[in-house]
Amino acid sequence: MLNKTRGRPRGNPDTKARIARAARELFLTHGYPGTTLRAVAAAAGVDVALISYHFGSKQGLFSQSLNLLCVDPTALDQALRGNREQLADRLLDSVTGLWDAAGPAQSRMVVQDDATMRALRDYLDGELRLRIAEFIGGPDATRRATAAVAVLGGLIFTRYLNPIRSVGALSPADVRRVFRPALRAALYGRTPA
Amino acid sequence: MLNKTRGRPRGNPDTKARIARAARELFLTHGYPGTTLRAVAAAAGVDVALISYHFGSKQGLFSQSLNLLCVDPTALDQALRGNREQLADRLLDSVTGLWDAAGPAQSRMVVQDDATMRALRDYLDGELRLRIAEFIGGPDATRRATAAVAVLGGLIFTRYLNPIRSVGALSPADVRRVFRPALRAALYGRTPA
DNA sequence: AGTTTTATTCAACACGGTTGAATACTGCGC
DNA sequence: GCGCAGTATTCAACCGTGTTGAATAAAACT
Repeated sequence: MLNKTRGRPRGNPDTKARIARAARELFLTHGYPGTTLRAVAAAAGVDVALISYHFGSKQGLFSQSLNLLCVDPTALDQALRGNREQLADRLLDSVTGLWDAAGPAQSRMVVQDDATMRALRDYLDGELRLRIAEFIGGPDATRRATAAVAVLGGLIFTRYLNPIRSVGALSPADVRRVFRPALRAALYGRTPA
Repeated sequence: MLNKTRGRPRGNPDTKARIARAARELFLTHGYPGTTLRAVAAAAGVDVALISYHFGSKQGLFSQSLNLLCVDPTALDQALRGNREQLADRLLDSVTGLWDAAGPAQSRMVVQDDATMRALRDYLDGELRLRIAEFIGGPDATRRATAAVAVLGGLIFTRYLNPIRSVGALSPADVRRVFRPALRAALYGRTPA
Protein backbone atom coordinates (compact mmCIF):
# COMPACT_ATOMS: atom_id res chain seq x y z
CA MET A 1 0.00 0.00 0.00
CA LEU A 2 2.79 2.37 0.81
CA ASN A 3 5.23 3.71 -1.74
CA LYS A 4 6.42 0.31 -2.77
CA THR A 5 7.02 1.32 -6.37
CA ARG A 6 4.32 0.25 -8.70
CA GLY A 7 4.50 -2.81 -10.83
CA ARG A 8 5.73 -6.27 -10.17
CA PRO A 9 8.33 -6.53 -7.39
CA ARG A 10 11.66 -8.31 -7.63
CA GLY A 11 12.10 -11.94 -6.78
CA ASN A 12 9.30 -14.31 -5.94
CA PRO A 13 7.78 -13.05 -2.71
CA ASP A 14 4.79 -15.33 -2.26
CA THR A 15 2.44 -12.56 -1.32
CA LYS A 16 -0.65 -14.62 -1.97
CA ALA A 17 0.34 -16.90 0.88
CA ARG A 18 1.11 -13.92 3.08
CA ILE A 19 -2.32 -12.48 2.39
CA ALA A 20 -3.95 -15.80 3.13
CA ARG A 21 -2.10 -16.09 6.40
CA ALA A 22 -3.05 -12.59 7.51
CA ALA A 23 -6.63 -13.18 6.44
CA ARG A 24 -6.84 -16.42 8.35
CA GLU A 25 -5.68 -14.74 11.50
CA LEU A 26 -8.09 -11.84 11.18
CA PHE A 27 -11.06 -13.97 10.21
CA LEU A 28 -10.46 -16.16 13.23
CA THR A 29 -10.19 -13.30 15.67
CA HIS A 30 -12.72 -10.83 14.27
CA GLY A 31 -15.12 -12.97 12.30
CA TYR A 32 -16.20 -12.54 8.73
CA PRO A 33 -18.15 -9.28 8.86
CA GLY A 34 -15.68 -7.84 11.34
CA THR A 35 -12.77 -8.37 9.02
CA THR A 36 -12.23 -5.72 6.38
CA LEU A 37 -10.25 -6.28 3.25
CA ARG A 38 -8.29 -3.16 3.98
CA ALA A 39 -7.30 -4.53 7.36
CA VAL A 40 -6.11 -7.73 5.75
CA ALA A 41 -4.19 -5.75 3.19
CA ALA A 42 -2.57 -3.66 5.90
CA ALA A 43 -1.64 -6.73 7.92
CA ALA A 44 -0.08 -8.27 4.85
CA GLY A 45 1.62 -5.04 3.87
CA VAL A 46 -0.09 -4.94 0.53
CA ASP A 47 -2.60 -2.93 -1.45
CA VAL A 48 -6.30 -3.74 -1.12
CA ALA A 49 -6.78 -4.30 -4.79
CA LEU A 50 -4.28 -7.10 -4.70
CA ILE A 51 -6.71 -9.18 -2.69
CA SER A 52 -9.43 -8.90 -5.26
CA TYR A 53 -6.82 -9.70 -7.86
CA HIS A 54 -5.68 -12.88 -6.18
CA PHE A 55 -8.87 -14.12 -4.56
CA GLY A 56 -11.61 -12.53 -6.62
CA SER A 57 -13.81 -11.51 -3.75
CA LYS A 58 -13.99 -11.40 0.01
CA GLN A 59 -15.92 -14.66 0.05
CA GLY A 60 -13.22 -16.18 -2.12
CA LEU A 61 -10.56 -15.01 0.27
CA PHE A 62 -12.53 -16.55 3.11
CA SER A 63 -12.98 -19.90 1.44
CA GLN A 64 -9.40 -20.16 0.26
CA SER A 65 -7.60 -18.78 3.28
CA LEU A 66 -9.51 -20.75 5.83
CA ASN A 67 -9.73 -24.41 5.01
CA LEU A 68 -11.72 -25.44 8.00
CA LEU A 69 -12.02 -28.96 9.11
CA CYS A 70 -15.45 -30.06 10.12
CA VAL A 71 -15.22 -33.54 11.51
CA ASP A 72 -12.54 -35.96 12.45
CA PRO A 73 -13.36 -39.42 11.16
CA THR A 74 -10.78 -41.32 13.20
CA ALA A 75 -12.22 -40.08 16.47
CA LEU A 76 -15.60 -41.39 15.44
CA ASP A 77 -14.18 -44.77 14.54
CA GLN A 78 -12.87 -45.20 18.02
CA ALA A 79 -16.08 -43.92 19.58
CA LEU A 80 -18.09 -46.50 17.69
CA ARG A 81 -16.04 -49.45 18.78
CA GLY A 82 -16.08 -49.87 22.56
CA ASN A 83 -18.87 -51.06 24.81
CA ARG A 84 -22.33 -49.64 24.52
CA GLU A 85 -22.36 -48.45 28.08
CA GLN A 86 -20.07 -45.48 27.55
CA LEU A 87 -20.96 -44.75 23.96
CA ALA A 88 -22.53 -41.43 24.89
CA ASP A 89 -19.42 -40.24 26.69
CA ARG A 90 -17.17 -41.24 23.85
CA LEU A 91 -19.32 -39.47 21.32
CA LEU A 92 -19.33 -36.33 23.40
CA ASP A 93 -15.58 -36.51 23.84
CA SER A 94 -15.02 -36.92 20.13
CA VAL A 95 -16.96 -33.74 19.53
CA THR A 96 -15.30 -31.62 22.19
CA GLY A 97 -11.95 -33.15 21.37
CA LEU A 98 -12.12 -32.00 17.81
CA TRP A 99 -13.66 -28.57 18.12
CA ASP A 100 -12.01 -27.47 21.31
CA ALA A 101 -8.66 -28.45 19.87
CA ALA A 102 -9.25 -26.20 16.91
CA GLY A 103 -9.25 -23.29 19.31
CA PRO A 104 -12.12 -21.27 20.67
CA ALA A 105 -12.01 -18.93 17.72
CA GLN A 106 -13.07 -21.35 15.02
CA SER A 107 -16.73 -20.79 15.60
CA ARG A 108 -17.90 -17.30 14.84
CA MET A 109 -17.58 -16.89 11.11
CA VAL A 110 -18.08 -20.49 10.24
CA VAL A 111 -21.77 -19.80 10.30
CA GLN A 112 -21.47 -17.46 7.37
CA ASP A 113 -20.16 -20.06 5.05
CA ASP A 114 -22.93 -21.97 3.40
CA ALA A 115 -20.65 -24.70 2.15
CA THR A 116 -19.56 -25.50 5.68
CA MET A 117 -23.14 -25.65 6.84
CA ARG A 118 -24.03 -28.09 4.13
CA ALA A 119 -21.01 -30.22 4.86
CA LEU A 120 -21.97 -30.38 8.51
CA ARG A 121 -25.57 -31.17 7.65
CA ASP A 122 -24.71 -33.92 5.23
CA TYR A 123 -22.35 -35.46 7.69
CA LEU A 124 -24.81 -35.43 10.56
CA ASP A 125 -27.70 -36.70 8.52
CA GLY A 126 -25.69 -39.20 6.54
CA GLU A 127 -22.69 -41.03 7.82
CA LEU A 128 -22.92 -40.21 11.49
CA ARG A 129 -26.57 -41.07 11.81
CA LEU A 130 -26.27 -44.29 9.86
CA ARG A 131 -23.28 -45.51 11.77
CA ILE A 132 -24.86 -44.75 15.11
CA ALA A 133 -28.00 -46.56 14.06
CA GLU A 134 -25.97 -49.54 12.96
CA PHE A 135 -24.05 -49.59 16.20
CA ILE A 136 -26.93 -49.36 18.63
CA GLY A 137 -29.23 -51.67 16.69
CA GLY A 138 -32.51 -52.91 18.06
CA PRO A 139 -36.01 -51.63 17.39
CA ASP A 140 -36.37 -48.01 16.31
CA ALA A 141 -32.63 -47.79 15.82
CA THR A 142 -32.92 -45.15 13.13
CA ARG A 143 -35.31 -43.06 15.11
CA ARG A 144 -33.07 -43.11 18.13
CA ALA A 145 -30.06 -42.37 15.98
CA THR A 146 -31.91 -39.35 14.61
CA ALA A 147 -32.54 -38.13 18.13
CA ALA A 148 -28.92 -38.69 19.07
CA VAL A 149 -27.69 -36.80 16.04
CA ALA A 150 -29.99 -33.95 16.90
CA VAL A 151 -28.59 -33.81 20.42
CA LEU A 152 -25.04 -33.79 19.10
CA GLY A 153 -26.05 -31.14 16.60
CA GLY A 154 -27.44 -29.15 19.48
CA LEU A 155 -24.13 -29.40 21.27
CA ILE A 156 -22.17 -28.31 18.22
CA PHE A 157 -24.60 -25.52 17.53
CA THR A 158 -24.93 -24.09 21.02
CA ARG A 159 -21.27 -24.52 21.89
CA TYR A 160 -19.38 -23.80 18.70
CA LEU A 161 -21.45 -22.51 15.82
CA ASN A 162 -23.60 -20.02 17.67
CA PRO A 163 -22.17 -20.29 21.13
CA ILE A 164 -24.40 -19.37 23.99
CA ARG A 165 -22.54 -18.53 27.13
CA SER A 166 -23.91 -21.17 29.42
CA VAL A 167 -22.86 -23.94 27.09
CA GLY A 168 -19.67 -22.39 25.81
CA ALA A 169 -18.36 -21.91 29.32
CA LEU A 170 -18.51 -25.58 30.19
CA SER A 171 -15.36 -27.62 30.45
CA PRO A 172 -15.24 -30.76 28.33
CA ALA A 173 -15.89 -32.74 31.49
CA ASP A 174 -18.91 -30.58 32.21
CA VAL A 175 -20.13 -31.15 28.69
CA ARG A 176 -20.16 -34.84 29.43
CA ARG A 177 -22.05 -34.35 32.64
CA VAL A 178 -24.60 -32.01 31.15
CA PHE A 179 -25.24 -33.82 27.90
CA ARG A 180 -24.90 -37.41 29.00
CA PRO A 181 -28.46 -37.87 30.22
CA ALA A 182 -30.01 -36.39 27.11
CA LEU A 183 -27.75 -38.27 24.75
CA ARG A 184 -28.22 -41.58 26.51
CA ALA A 185 -31.94 -41.07 26.52
CA ALA A 186 -31.81 -40.33 22.82
CA LEU A 187 -29.66 -43.38 22.14
CA TYR A 188 -31.56 -45.87 24.24
CA GLY A 189 -34.98 -44.38 23.95
CA ARG A 190 -36.08 -44.81 27.46
CA THR A 191 -37.65 -41.84 29.14
CA PRO A 192 -36.32 -41.45 32.65
CA ALA A 193 -38.91 -41.33 35.37
CA MET B 1 -38.24 10.54 0.67
CA LEU B 2 -38.99 12.83 -2.20
CA ASN B 3 -40.22 16.42 -2.01
CA LYS B 4 -42.47 15.82 0.94
CA THR B 5 -41.90 19.22 2.49
CA ARG B 6 -39.47 19.20 5.34
CA GLY B 7 -40.46 19.24 8.97
CA ARG B 8 -43.12 17.44 10.89
CA PRO B 9 -46.12 16.34 8.83
CA ARG B 10 -49.74 17.05 9.66
CA GLY B 11 -51.85 14.67 11.62
CA ASN B 12 -50.60 11.52 13.30
CA PRO B 13 -49.40 9.22 10.54
CA ASP B 14 -47.80 6.38 12.46
CA THR B 15 -44.78 6.14 10.25
CA LYS B 16 -42.76 4.18 12.75
CA ALA B 17 -45.20 1.31 12.39
CA ARG B 18 -45.12 1.64 8.61
CA ILE B 19 -41.35 1.42 8.65
CA ALA B 20 -41.43 -1.58 10.92
CA ARG B 21 -43.90 -3.34 8.66
CA ALA B 22 -41.85 -2.70 5.53
CA ALA B 23 -38.69 -3.75 7.34
CA ARG B 24 -40.26 -6.97 8.54
CA GLU B 25 -41.27 -7.89 5.03
CA LEU B 26 -37.87 -7.15 3.55
CA PHE B 27 -35.92 -8.84 6.32
CA LEU B 28 -37.96 -11.99 5.90
CA THR B 29 -37.55 -12.16 2.16
CA HIS B 30 -34.00 -10.88 1.73
CA GLY B 31 -32.34 -11.56 5.06
CA TYR B 32 -30.43 -9.13 7.19
CA PRO B 33 -27.39 -8.33 5.07
CA GLY B 34 -29.53 -8.38 1.93
CA THR B 35 -31.83 -5.71 3.26
CA THR B 36 -30.63 -2.16 2.92
CA LEU B 37 -31.96 0.69 5.00
CA ARG B 38 -32.56 2.67 1.84
CA ALA B 39 -34.72 -0.12 0.48
CA VAL B 40 -36.75 -0.12 3.67
CA ALA B 41 -37.07 3.63 3.50
CA ALA B 42 -38.22 3.45 -0.10
CA ALA B 43 -40.76 0.74 0.69
CA ALA B 44 -42.10 2.80 3.53
CA GLY B 45 -42.05 6.00 1.47
CA VAL B 46 -39.77 7.76 3.88
CA ASP B 47 -36.30 9.20 4.17
CA VAL B 48 -33.43 6.95 5.23
CA ALA B 49 -32.43 9.12 8.13
CA LEU B 50 -35.84 8.64 9.66
CA ILE B 51 -35.01 5.03 10.34
CA SER B 52 -31.93 5.87 12.33
CA TYR B 53 -34.01 8.46 14.12
CA HIS B 54 -36.71 6.03 15.14
CA PHE B 55 -34.76 2.84 15.60
CA GLY B 56 -31.24 4.03 16.31
CA SER B 57 -29.47 1.57 14.12
CA LYS B 58 -30.06 -1.20 11.62
CA GLN B 59 -29.68 -3.74 14.38
CA GLY B 60 -32.29 -1.87 16.37
CA LEU B 61 -34.64 -1.86 13.41
CA PHE B 62 -34.10 -5.58 13.06
CA SER B 63 -34.70 -6.36 16.69
CA GLN B 64 -37.76 -4.15 16.99
CA SER B 65 -39.43 -4.82 13.67
CA LEU B 66 -38.92 -8.52 13.64
CA ASN B 67 -39.59 -9.91 17.03
CA LEU B 68 -38.62 -13.37 16.06
CA LEU B 69 -38.42 -15.38 19.18
CA CYS B 70 -37.60 -18.95 18.57
CA VAL B 71 -40.34 -20.06 20.89
CA ASP B 72 -43.91 -18.87 20.81
CA PRO B 73 -44.12 -16.72 23.94
CA THR B 74 -47.74 -17.41 24.78
CA ALA B 75 -47.26 -21.11 24.21
CA LEU B 76 -44.21 -20.94 26.42
CA ASP B 77 -46.18 -19.25 29.17
CA GLN B 78 -48.66 -22.07 29.07
CA ALA B 79 -45.93 -24.67 28.83
CA LEU B 80 -44.34 -23.33 31.98
CA ARG B 81 -47.53 -23.51 33.95
CA GLY B 82 -48.97 -27.00 33.88
CA ASN B 83 -47.73 -30.12 35.60
CA ARG B 84 -44.11 -31.10 35.43
CA GLU B 85 -44.91 -34.46 33.96
CA GLN B 86 -45.64 -33.23 30.46
CA LEU B 87 -43.36 -30.21 30.45
CA ALA B 88 -41.12 -31.71 27.79
CA ASP B 89 -43.99 -32.28 25.39
CA ARG B 90 -45.33 -28.80 25.89
CA LEU B 91 -41.94 -27.25 25.28
CA LEU B 92 -41.50 -29.23 22.09
CA ASP B 93 -44.94 -28.23 20.92
CA SER B 94 -44.25 -24.58 21.57
CA VAL B 95 -41.22 -24.81 19.31
CA THR B 96 -42.83 -26.70 16.45
CA GLY B 97 -45.97 -24.64 16.82
CA LEU B 98 -44.14 -21.43 16.09
CA TRP B 99 -41.65 -22.47 13.43
CA ASP B 100 -43.80 -24.84 11.46
CA ALA B 101 -46.50 -22.21 11.33
CA ALA B 102 -44.11 -19.59 10.02
CA GLY B 103 -43.56 -21.75 7.00
CA PRO B 104 -40.34 -22.91 5.44
CA ALA B 105 -39.55 -19.38 4.30
CA GLN B 106 -38.51 -18.31 7.74
CA SER B 107 -35.50 -20.55 7.83
CA ARG B 108 -33.64 -20.30 4.58
CA MET B 109 -32.14 -16.85 4.59
CA VAL B 110 -32.09 -16.49 8.30
CA VAL B 111 -29.17 -18.84 8.70
CA GLN B 112 -26.57 -16.69 7.10
CA ASP B 113 -26.64 -13.54 9.10
CA ASP B 114 -25.14 -12.69 12.39
CA ALA B 115 -27.98 -10.58 13.71
CA THR B 116 -30.47 -13.40 13.77
CA MET B 117 -28.00 -15.74 15.30
CA ARG B 118 -27.37 -13.30 18.07
CA ALA B 119 -31.06 -12.80 18.70
CA LEU B 120 -31.54 -16.53 18.90
CA ARG B 121 -28.55 -16.97 21.13
CA ASP B 122 -29.59 -14.25 23.53
CA TYR B 123 -33.04 -15.67 23.82
CA LEU B 124 -31.93 -19.25 24.42
CA ASP B 125 -29.22 -18.34 26.88
CA GLY B 126 -31.22 -15.67 28.63
CA GLU B 127 -34.92 -15.74 29.10
CA LEU B 128 -35.69 -19.30 28.09
CA ARG B 129 -32.98 -20.87 30.15
CA LEU B 130 -33.76 -18.81 33.23
CA ARG B 131 -37.46 -19.52 33.09
CA ILE B 132 -36.95 -23.21 32.65
CA ALA B 133 -34.52 -23.28 35.55
CA GLU B 134 -36.99 -21.40 37.71
CA PHE B 135 -39.78 -23.77 36.81
CA ILE B 136 -38.03 -27.07 37.36
CA GLY B 137 -36.22 -25.98 40.52
CA GLY B 138 -34.34 -28.42 42.69
CA PRO B 139 -30.63 -29.12 42.79
CA ASP B 140 -28.63 -28.35 39.66
CA ALA B 141 -31.60 -26.58 38.18
CA THR B 142 -29.45 -24.28 36.08
CA ARG B 143 -27.30 -27.08 34.81
CA ARG B 144 -30.32 -29.08 33.77
CA ALA B 145 -31.87 -26.00 32.21
CA THR B 146 -28.70 -25.53 30.21
CA ALA B 147 -28.94 -29.07 28.95
CA ALA B 148 -32.59 -28.61 28.08
CA VAL B 149 -31.90 -25.43 26.19
CA ALA B 150 -29.16 -27.18 24.28
CA VAL B 151 -31.55 -29.94 23.30
CA LEU B 152 -34.12 -27.41 22.14
CA GLY B 153 -31.38 -25.56 20.32
CA GLY B 154 -30.47 -28.81 18.66
CA LEU B 155 -34.05 -29.25 17.52
CA ILE B 156 -34.21 -25.73 16.14
CA PHE B 157 -30.85 -26.08 14.47
CA THR B 158 -31.31 -29.49 12.89
CA ARG B 159 -34.91 -28.92 11.91
CA TYR B 160 -35.12 -25.26 10.91
CA LEU B 161 -31.82 -23.41 10.74
CA ASN B 162 -29.68 -25.99 8.99
CA PRO B 163 -32.28 -28.67 8.39
CA ILE B 164 -31.09 -32.21 8.04
CA ARG B 165 -33.54 -34.44 6.26
CA SER B 166 -34.18 -36.99 8.95
CA VAL B 167 -35.24 -34.32 11.41
CA GLY B 168 -36.96 -32.02 8.98
CA ALA B 169 -39.15 -34.81 7.68
CA LEU B 170 -40.68 -35.54 11.07
CA SER B 171 -44.23 -34.56 11.83
CA PRO B 172 -44.72 -32.45 14.94
CA ALA B 173 -46.01 -35.56 16.65
CA ASP B 174 -42.88 -37.41 15.63
CA VAL B 175 -40.78 -34.59 16.97
CA ARG B 176 -42.37 -35.18 20.32
CA ARG B 177 -41.69 -38.88 20.18
CA VAL B 178 -38.10 -38.49 19.06
CA PHE B 179 -37.07 -35.68 21.33
CA ARG B 180 -39.06 -36.47 24.44
CA PRO B 181 -36.57 -38.88 25.98
CA ALA B 182 -33.61 -36.59 25.50
CA LEU B 183 -35.43 -33.53 26.69
CA ARG B 184 -36.84 -35.23 29.75
CA ALA B 185 -33.42 -36.58 30.60
CA ALA B 186 -31.99 -33.11 30.25
CA LEU B 187 -34.74 -31.61 32.39
CA TYR B 188 -34.72 -34.18 35.16
CA GLY B 189 -31.10 -35.13 35.01
CA ARG B 190 -31.47 -38.82 35.45
CA THR B 191 -29.61 -41.03 33.06
CA PRO B 192 -31.84 -43.83 31.83
CA ALA B 193 -30.49 -47.28 32.40
C1' DA C 1 -48.58 33.72 22.24
C1' DG C 2 -44.07 31.77 22.89
C1' DT C 3 -41.17 28.03 23.73
C1' DT C 4 -39.85 23.44 23.73
C1' DT C 5 -40.29 18.97 21.87
C1' DT C 6 -40.99 15.92 18.11
C1' DA C 7 -41.08 14.28 13.26
C1' DT C 8 -39.36 14.84 9.03
C1' DT C 9 -36.14 15.86 4.77
C1' DC C 10 -31.67 16.98 2.93
C1' DA C 11 -26.84 16.80 2.41
C1' DA C 12 -22.86 15.14 3.66
C1' DC C 13 -19.58 11.85 5.91
C1' DA C 14 -16.68 7.70 6.47
C1' DC C 15 -16.08 3.33 5.27
C1' DG C 16 -17.06 -1.05 2.73
C1' DG C 17 -15.90 -4.04 -1.50
C1' DT C 18 -14.77 -3.79 -6.17
C1' DT C 19 -12.71 -2.13 -10.73
C1' DG C 20 -9.78 -0.01 -14.42
C1' DA C 21 -5.65 2.06 -15.60
C1' DA C 22 -0.71 2.57 -15.07
C1' DT C 23 3.60 0.40 -14.06
C1' DA C 24 7.43 -2.72 -13.27
C1' DC C 25 9.16 -7.12 -13.06
C1' DT C 26 9.41 -12.26 -14.92
C1' DG C 27 9.78 -15.75 -18.35
C1' DC C 28 9.65 -17.06 -22.74
C1' DG C 29 10.85 -17.37 -28.04
C1' DC C 30 14.16 -15.90 -31.11
C1' DG D 1 20.86 -10.37 -25.84
C1' DC D 2 16.06 -8.48 -27.24
C1' DG D 3 11.32 -8.10 -27.59
C1' DC D 4 7.02 -9.25 -26.01
C1' DA D 5 3.32 -11.56 -23.59
C1' DG D 6 1.97 -12.42 -19.07
C1' DT D 7 1.85 -11.37 -14.25
C1' DA D 8 2.13 -8.92 -9.93
C1' DT D 9 1.65 -4.78 -7.90
C1' DT D 10 0.10 0.19 -6.62
C1' DC D 11 -3.00 4.04 -7.27
C1' DA D 12 -7.17 6.43 -7.85
C1' DA D 13 -11.62 6.27 -8.42
C1' DC D 14 -16.59 4.30 -8.15
C1' DC D 15 -20.75 3.11 -6.07
C1' DG D 16 -23.43 1.51 -2.24
C1' DT D 17 -23.60 1.12 2.83
C1' DG D 18 -25.01 2.85 7.64
C1' DT D 19 -24.89 6.94 10.20
C1' DT D 20 -24.92 12.05 11.62
C1' DG D 21 -25.80 17.14 11.82
C1' DA D 22 -28.28 20.96 10.20
C1' DA D 23 -32.59 22.91 8.62
C1' DT D 24 -37.56 22.97 8.95
C1' DA D 25 -42.31 22.50 10.14
C1' DA D 26 -45.91 20.75 12.87
C1' DA D 27 -47.41 19.50 17.62
C1' DA D 28 -47.47 19.93 22.58
C1' DC D 29 -46.91 22.46 26.57
C1' DT D 30 -46.91 26.68 29.56
